[in-house]
Amino acid sequence: MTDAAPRARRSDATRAAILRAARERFAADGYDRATIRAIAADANIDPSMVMRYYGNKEGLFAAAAEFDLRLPELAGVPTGRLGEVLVRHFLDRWEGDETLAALLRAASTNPGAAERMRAIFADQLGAAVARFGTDPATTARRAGLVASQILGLAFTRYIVGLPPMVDAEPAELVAWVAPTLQRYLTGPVPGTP
Amino acid sequence: MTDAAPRARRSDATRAAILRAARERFAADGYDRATIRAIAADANIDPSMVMRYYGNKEGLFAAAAEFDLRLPELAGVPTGRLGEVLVRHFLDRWEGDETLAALLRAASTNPGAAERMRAIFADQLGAAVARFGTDPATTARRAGLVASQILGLAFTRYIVGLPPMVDAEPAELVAWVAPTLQRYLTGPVPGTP
DNA sequence: GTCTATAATTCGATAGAC
DNA sequence: GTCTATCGAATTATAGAC
Repeated sequence: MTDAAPRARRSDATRAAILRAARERFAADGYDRATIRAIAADANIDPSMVMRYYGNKEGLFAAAAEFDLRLPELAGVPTGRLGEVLVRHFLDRWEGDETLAALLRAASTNPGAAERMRAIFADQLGAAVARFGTDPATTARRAGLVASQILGLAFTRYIVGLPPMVDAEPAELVAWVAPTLQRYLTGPVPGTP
Repeated sequence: MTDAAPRARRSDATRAAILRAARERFAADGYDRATIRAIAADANIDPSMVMRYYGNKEGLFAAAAEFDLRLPELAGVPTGRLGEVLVRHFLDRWEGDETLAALLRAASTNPGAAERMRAIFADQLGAAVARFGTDPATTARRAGLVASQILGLAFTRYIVGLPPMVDAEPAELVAWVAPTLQRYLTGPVPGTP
């Protein structure tokens, strides 16, 4: 995608406002309940503009759900602190960008969102785990297990709102969960003596 | 609930068929996309019957999402095998009853479903954890952490369909995840020497 | 108890004026 | 580029005949 003329168009501000409103609505209501009309109202523009810029609702979601986990370079992290670094990073990322919540909510009912979620966690997390040098044969499995605990943490804390998970201080969660990720990443494969 | 005349009504079969179809649809499509019309069609009855029996869509979901985790009595389990017993039980429960998947999908977008999920995991799992004798001050937190890993496992395996989690044999998942639950249940509180 | 008919909304998407 | 007007489809829910 080489934009020949990356000169800022006047419509860029509108596009950005739409995406911001879309992320908010998708995060709060999920894919089905988030309506183009409501998103347009939030962005103070006409609903037809959304269609013009993004084609249809799926196109809008695809644009709004673009996401980079911004995983730190795990190769530079002391091996014993991988779990701690990862939990802390994910907690920050969840609370700082609602795109992840939008993806999580939408993935429950929308196949496209689920596919996006698979891609993000398989590609980005998988690559990060691979890069610090585990046995290639177990990399995918380890990354999947890490994803299961991370997404479960997010689901119970931000989506379902399970009281003990909502009330917990981030530091407490890090302390409890870090050893789990640490073992999934660097622990022995169960059944292998 | 003392039914004075628990004599079987002729409509009971219809009610049961509706609930069965509702659980299937809610599990497959989530709350919003699962329509009363489709549920009625699956159950081979008229959509208006659903309304007659359950009032409205929320009432139908509330009836269909009634759920018992059927947790085993943890007090009778060897302390060291608590994690293993729990993961195995939950995996069986997920695959044997789609009500849990319906709840998980619906909880992402429907507040009533999220409340139901909170109740199930706080009450049933919380009670089970309390009954085998942890420090009452940490019981809720331990139960919440267990829920986070269990729900994350279910979310990645049954909802998002993350390949490494879908491909894994149940026994492998048990072996990997059991130590996590074991530590959440019986491990020391982090930061407490 | 069961079904027909339909009310009342709401949504995604399109056509076209300006 | 932006907005008005509207179409066509789908949904929950109700009223009432049989």
